[in-house]
Formats: sequence, structure tokens, C-alpha cells
Amino acid sequence: MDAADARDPTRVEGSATGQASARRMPPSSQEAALLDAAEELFYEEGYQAVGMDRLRTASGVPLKRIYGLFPGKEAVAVAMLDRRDARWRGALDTHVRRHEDPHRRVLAVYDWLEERLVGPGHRGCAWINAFGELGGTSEPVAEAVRRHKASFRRDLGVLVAEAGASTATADAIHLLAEGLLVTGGIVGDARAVARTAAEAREAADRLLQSTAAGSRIAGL
Amino acid sequence: MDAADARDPTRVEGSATGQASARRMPPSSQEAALLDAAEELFYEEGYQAVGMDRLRTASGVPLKRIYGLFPGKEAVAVAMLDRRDARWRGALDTHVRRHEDPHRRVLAVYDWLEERLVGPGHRGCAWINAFGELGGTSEPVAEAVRRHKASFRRDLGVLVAEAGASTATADAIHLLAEGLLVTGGIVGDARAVARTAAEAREAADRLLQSTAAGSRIAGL
DNA sequence: TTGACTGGAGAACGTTCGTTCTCTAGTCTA
DNA sequence: TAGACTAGAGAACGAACGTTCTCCAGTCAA
Repeated sequence: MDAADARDPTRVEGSATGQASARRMPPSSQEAALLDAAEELFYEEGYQAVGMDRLRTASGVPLKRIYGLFPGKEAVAVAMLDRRDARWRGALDTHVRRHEDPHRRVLAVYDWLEERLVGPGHRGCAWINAFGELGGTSEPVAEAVRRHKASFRRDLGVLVAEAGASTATADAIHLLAEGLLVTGGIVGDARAVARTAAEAREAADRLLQSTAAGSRIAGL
Repeated sequence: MDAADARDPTRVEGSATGQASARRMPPSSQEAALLDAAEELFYEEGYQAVGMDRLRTASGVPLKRIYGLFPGKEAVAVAMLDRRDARWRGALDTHVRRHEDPHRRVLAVYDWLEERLVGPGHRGCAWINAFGELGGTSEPVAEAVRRHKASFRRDLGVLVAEAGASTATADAIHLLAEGLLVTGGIVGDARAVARTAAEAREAADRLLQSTAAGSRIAGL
């Protein structure tokens, strides 16, 4: 790195044309900028519809450096999915733990998913979409999707266990969440997403109640 | 090609290399052969990973005729999805109606989905995958997916209504089915698919039972 | 048999892709 | 200041794509 960076290490964009530039950006910021652009563009348009050139333009990271950071486009996609996984599940955890009641926490999962699904430009679950596009041709991407889905399922299992419900109920809570994710992504408009989320939440509530009722009947 | 083909108009393949040939095939058969190839290849590898040349080779239908039958690749994909929709839902209907008990019919949906998900080369739900790949860039494909999912949901609604359960239960049955489709597609191996199907089936059963119990309690 | 016609095989075309290479402006050491 | 070096902007490259076009074997009416 050079003296200019030392003088202004916060400098991130500097092009006169207004497009992002990675000039003098430290490598870690460049990687972040690249993954930011990849996350947004791949999510909105798909993986194959976005070329490396658009990633370069949107992130301001030169092609030469992109290929210095990652061996190829596929690796960028995997890194993006993994980074998103950490952030996504962290945000979900933060959201649900704002509630004290363990039962309410489980239902709050659906609130959070609904919020995520109705935003502008949203197109469902990034991992489901990635699997749909690349699951058949890219094993690394397929594995990243399986990692995320397994982690999500595990996280839900913990929440449901804390609510005192059975593992069978946890399984159902998970399938309802996946059903909401895929259906909410496809239907498109916000009203339908809200309706679908309400359906999932109500079904989850019924299953949690019936577990509790069963437990009471069994004297647990 | 040779005179032997002319003598046998029903002949559908005739290449010495073993690949399909559409020579002398009537246009309706050519369309069917094309959609057969499109269905298989697009499903296994994705839409953008399969070029028109491979469609031509696999179906035996010349490019000239493909572009005579459809204005472009996108239209082939939409036609394939629509044709598959009719066959897919027809087969589901046939399967569930082999059972007499309306309650059992609903559960049989999950049996059938499980069968579909464990076959070799299977990669989940063709419509979910198509949406993941093209939902952001092709409105005709996105609409075909929405058509199919709306029809599937409606079909399930009829089955659940015939079982005497509420519309809320029907919604849950649908979300569980979607959750099974997406999860079963991603997890890959047959054991995990079977386990997921069992989870969905059990949750559906509980929801149907609780509806029935609720109805009895309410004196209906 | 002749001539017009049809339709298939595959070449051709223009574009776009992922990836690599070149050139140059700017920086640091001595 | 001189020279080695770094890194970015964009050209270059080979491959593959969707689509169109060319050419010729085969067919049918007269």
C-alpha cells in the first residue's frame, strides 16, 4: 500500500464518473465490496445473468484483483453465500431473542421471514434460488446451500426445543418455514406474502399448542 | 438418411450413431420429442446450462423446425413447464384417488412427492428450480411457475376440503408440501428425503386430527 | 424424366461470457 | 532524481451461446 492510503484510509470511492472504484482500497474492503455487489446482483438477476464485468463495475474492484482474491466466479458465489449465511442467521437470532417467551420466539421466525420476503426487489430465498440455478452443475454451490439449510434447520430446532416442543414439531416448524420461503418468493406481491406468512404462523402455533396440550395430558 | 426411413413413417430414430432423428416425424411428434428432451435436460442441468444444440441433438428435431415451432428458447421452456404441469398434477390426482378415505388421500400426497423426489437424477421441484434460475429475468417463466403453484395449491385445497378440514389446515398442508419439495430437492440423498417426507406427513396428520378434534369439540 | 419444392444438417454470424494479458500512471527505495 | 515495481483500466482471447442462413438430398406433380 502507499502513502495516500495512510493519509486517507477511509477513501473507498474516487472515480469522477460516479461509479465505484476500489482504487487505494485495502484488500479486505475490496473483498467486502466485491461480495456486496455479488450478493445484490446474483440475488436479483441470478448467477449466470451477471457477468464478471458487471461485478467489477458495481464493486469497483478490478478484474485482476477479483481473480487474485478468488480462483473464479464459482468461488465468488460460494463465498458470498457463506458470508450471507452468517449474517442472515445472526439477524434472525437477534430478532427472535428480542422476545422473552420461548413460544413467541418460534412464531417470531415467521414474522422475520415475512419482513425479508416483502422488501422491494426481493425474490425469495437466495439459497433456494442458487440451488435451482446451479445445484445441478456446481457441487461447491450445492454444498453451500446444504450447509445453510442444515444450519437453519438446527437453529430452528434449538428454538423449538427451548419452547418445550417435540422434535417432530421442530421438523414441522422447519418445513413450514421452508414452505413460506419458497412460496413467498414465487407469489411476488406483498399481500400474498403476508397471507402466506400468516398461514405458516398459524399452523406453527397450532402445532406448538397441540404439543403443549399433549404434554399436559401426558402429565409432563 | 436413406429410403428405409421413407418406407417406415412411424420410425422415430434412425441415425447410425444412435442419436435421435426427427426425419419424417410428424410435427406434433417433433414437438413432443423436443419437449421431452427439454424437460429432461433443463431439469437435470438447468436452463442456461443446456444450449439449443443439445436440445437438437437429444430430440432429433432440427434447429430450423424448433424455431418454426417456437419463437425462441424461452418459449420452449414455458411450453415444457406447462406440459409438465398437466402431466404432473394428473399423476398426483390419479395417485391419491386410489385411496378411498379422504383423510388418507391427503397424506398420500406426501407419499407421492417422496416417490418423485428420490428417483435417480432427481433434483427437487422443476418449477422451484426454474424460478430460482429465471424468475428474475424471464417474466413468462415466472408466470408459468406461478400458474403451476397456484394450481397445485388449489388441488390440495380440494383434497383437504373433501377430508372435512378447514381452509387454515389446507394452507398448512400446502406449505408442508412446498417445504418437502424444496428440502427434499436440496438434501439429495434418499434417506434424508424419506425422513423429510415422514416429517411432513406426520405434521399433516396432526393438523388434520386437530381439525377433526376441534370440529368434534365444537359439535360439528 | 424434369423441374419446383420441402426440409434437414450443419455452417455461419454476431454477441457475450470467463479469464488472461498489456500498457501505463503512480509510488517507493536508494 | 532514477529506476524498479505495483496495481488498475481495459483490451484481448478463445469458447459457447441463441439464432439465422446456406446448401443439398429427397419428394412429388406433370
